[in-house]
Amino acid sequence: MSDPSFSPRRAVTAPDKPALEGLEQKWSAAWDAGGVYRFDRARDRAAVYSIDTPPPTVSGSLHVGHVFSYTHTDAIARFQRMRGREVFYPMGWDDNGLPTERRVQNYYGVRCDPSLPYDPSFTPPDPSTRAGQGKKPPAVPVSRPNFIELCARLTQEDEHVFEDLWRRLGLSVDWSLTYATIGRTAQNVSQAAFLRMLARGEAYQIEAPTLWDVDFRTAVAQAELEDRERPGAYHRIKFDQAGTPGAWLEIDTTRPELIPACVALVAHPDDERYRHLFDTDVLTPLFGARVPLKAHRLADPEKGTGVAMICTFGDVTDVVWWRELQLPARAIILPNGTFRAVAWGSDGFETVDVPRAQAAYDQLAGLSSEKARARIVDLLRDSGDMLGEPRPVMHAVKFFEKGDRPLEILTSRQWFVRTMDHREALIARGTELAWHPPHMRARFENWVNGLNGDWCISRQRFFGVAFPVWYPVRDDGSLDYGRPLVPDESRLPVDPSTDVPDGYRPEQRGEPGGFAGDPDVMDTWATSSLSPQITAGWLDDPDLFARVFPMDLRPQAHDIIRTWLFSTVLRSHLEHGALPWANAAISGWVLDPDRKKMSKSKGNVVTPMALLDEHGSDGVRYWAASGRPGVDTAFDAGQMKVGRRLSIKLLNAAKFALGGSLQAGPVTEPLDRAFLTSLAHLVRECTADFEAYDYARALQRTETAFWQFCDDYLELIKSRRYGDRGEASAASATTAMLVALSTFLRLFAPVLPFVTEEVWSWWQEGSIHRSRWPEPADLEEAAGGGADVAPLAHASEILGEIRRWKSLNKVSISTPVNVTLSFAGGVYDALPVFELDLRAAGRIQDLRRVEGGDGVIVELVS
RNA sequence: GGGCGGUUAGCUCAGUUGGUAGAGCACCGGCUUUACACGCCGGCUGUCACAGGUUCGAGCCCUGUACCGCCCACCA
Repeated sequence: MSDPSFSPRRAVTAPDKPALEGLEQKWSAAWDAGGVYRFDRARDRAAVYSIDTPPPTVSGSLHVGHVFSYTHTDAIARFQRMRGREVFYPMGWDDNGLPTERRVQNYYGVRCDPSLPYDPSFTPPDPSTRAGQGKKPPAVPVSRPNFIELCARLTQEDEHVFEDLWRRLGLSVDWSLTYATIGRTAQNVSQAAFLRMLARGEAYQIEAPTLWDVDFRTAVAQAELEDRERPGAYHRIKFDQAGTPGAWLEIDTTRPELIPACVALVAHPDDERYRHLFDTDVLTPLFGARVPLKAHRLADPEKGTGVAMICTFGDVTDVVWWRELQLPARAIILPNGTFRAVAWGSDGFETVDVPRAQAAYDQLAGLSSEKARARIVDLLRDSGDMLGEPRPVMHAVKFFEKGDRPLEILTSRQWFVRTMDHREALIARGTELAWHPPHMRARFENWVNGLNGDWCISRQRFFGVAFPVWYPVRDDGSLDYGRPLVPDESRLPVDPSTDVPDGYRPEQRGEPGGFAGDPDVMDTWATSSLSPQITAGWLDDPDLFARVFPMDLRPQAHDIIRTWLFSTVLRSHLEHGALPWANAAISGWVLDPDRKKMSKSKGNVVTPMALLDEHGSDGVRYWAASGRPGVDTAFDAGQMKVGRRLSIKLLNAAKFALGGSLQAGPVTEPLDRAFLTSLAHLVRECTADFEAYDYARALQRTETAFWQFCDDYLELIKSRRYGDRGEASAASATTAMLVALSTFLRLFAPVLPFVTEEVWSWWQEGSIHRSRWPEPADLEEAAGGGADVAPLAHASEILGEIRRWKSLNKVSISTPVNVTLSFAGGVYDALPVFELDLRAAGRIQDLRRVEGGDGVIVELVS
């Protein structure tokens, strides 16, 4: 026989009362000790299957959705490993960026104050004494290096918790291949890739209007935006026409507080109401600033009065108008979201009544947008410049996805990566990539086509990868941004706030003729977009890189196609001129019973560890693997119970198959041959399913077939197997049963790693997870050549009729009966093949047949 | 407003060249059957969202509509 695992490789050790309890601990320890999932880097690229594992955010908590999607990836990994591929399956931790900063602030009760010096003896407040005190004490200010130390400390603790869960769930990752997005390798790769983009002109720095979060005080990218419905109000405002007393224009605005930042009004070029006034001036209310009425196609005559106010900057359309109409800027909002102090009349803008403007503005200075709005409404009401009362409206407002207040648009100096130039090429990359399921590609294309600017990658934060750049300080103390000083790649990673550029001395920091470090850090996606390069040893391990890159699989959820998937494709395209992986497997979300996404805020999150305790890892994995690729799936504890029962069934069926005499012999009985032939078909189909990334379909097929194996086939051969019809026919049954057990175990192994390993260990050497995936040819060979599978179906059908009769007549299944068959020819032709097995399984005393008709007549033995 | 997905049994979902509607769960009834009562056998359950069209034949193909979900855009 070609497949050695068809027969016992060791003394059989099935326990009397097999159980699932404790299998997770037992086998995860054994796998670790045996290095079952250790990557063998001696294998060449064609033999390797490499996975670009998503690094979960360690500052959050793992939830059911993680368990769901990581199980899918693990099932694929295990399948590929059994197919003979050497699986490169690392695990990463996303500990970089804002979520970690926020968690550290809350956990330790600190806030980062970059102006403070490092305190080597600093110890953070004990979190346990902070909990449950009711009122929170004020946050303790700490230096940036101290703050980063705390980030590193807390994320390490979090990572251990995560790793424990993953091991318990049975992920077959190689735990020697972990990475962290703030780790040294990630910093090295991020900085080197940045310097190379800079050298190629793909990264550039510019002072320009940027989306800005006033709480985090940082720039954010388009990909990090989300809309939220917020109450607002339209305010109808009068703008007097300069030089035409008593004439005015009216505008509607939801942001009247930006009137002091108004630099023009705008209407559509074809709007007959305003055509004659284009390029004449109006005066802003309260402030009397002289601003022009301009024409622009983006002004919508249908909206409001048809005239809009252009401010610095109310929304992204303001930016377009400002740029295309070449208007001046009049920035009034500070990075912290408050109105800055402005000396009217001294800023180059013409104002008719400076003292009045100053008096009005002084009431706004220092306020937030929200408070300034309330205040200016009072002023406008008093001055008569607001017509009627504000009209409330619900409208979508742009927020940073992690932020609490609406975004502002501020002018600041930021680093960008060119994306707009590469849109067509990226769309083409998208078509090269094999998407599972295929329709997810549309989301990628949608996003690329909707991009409206280059990718802003700099953040004014602390816990992230620094830009490896310094700037010369001019004699007047200003920075020469046009001539950045960059380190040699061999120096990376560098921290420009402590390291010194080549050719300078530390004491020249900040001095005229000296240098200053770039204070910003990279956006977290600027690092995680390099996850394939980070794990594959791009810079420091070319041998490994050649064996695993480009990778085979990127698994991820659909909500981060616009961020992680997009940016990874972009970086690989720019750096390697190739896709970073061949396949993208996109998982869906886990929905709660109300069909909403599971989320913490809704209080419907079940902790994963509790689920694993209750249902067993295999039970939970079964539920996860029954969710089809890319399909949002309802959380269903019932499915986990089903998975648990299936696992128990496997234990018991194996105990039966391995119990009693294991006197093997050639498979000669036609029913046995038919069953093994049907198994060959099953294996063929499951293999194709897994190769198409459809673990769910493979599982479903295997489960159905396994159930038929237990309930029909085993029942049919039971008596023969006990030796009732002699040794040779018993040996045929025994062999077929062992072949089937070996096959089912391996088909289930990717989804149910613990119970299959347990059963495997009863009679096989080595781990099932390093065993060979079953081959249809081996099964056909074991069957003595492909056999007709029809007799199996006939026998099951007739047995079912007998069971139905016994059930309806409420007699025991072991009650002896007489049976009369009336079938067409085909069944009778096959009857000799299974008659004896059928008689035994149905407890048939007298079996008659009549011609014609279609059915089974059952009678009690009189 | 644009795009994508969905709508099948009380619930969760299969249904892949168009050929008599399926599974599990739940519910009800029965059965100690030398693997398993953490089991087994059986029963009940459907205008396949709606309206047209193509076809001998449509859950499946085409057109349109409704509703649900997601992504994006708009945000005066």
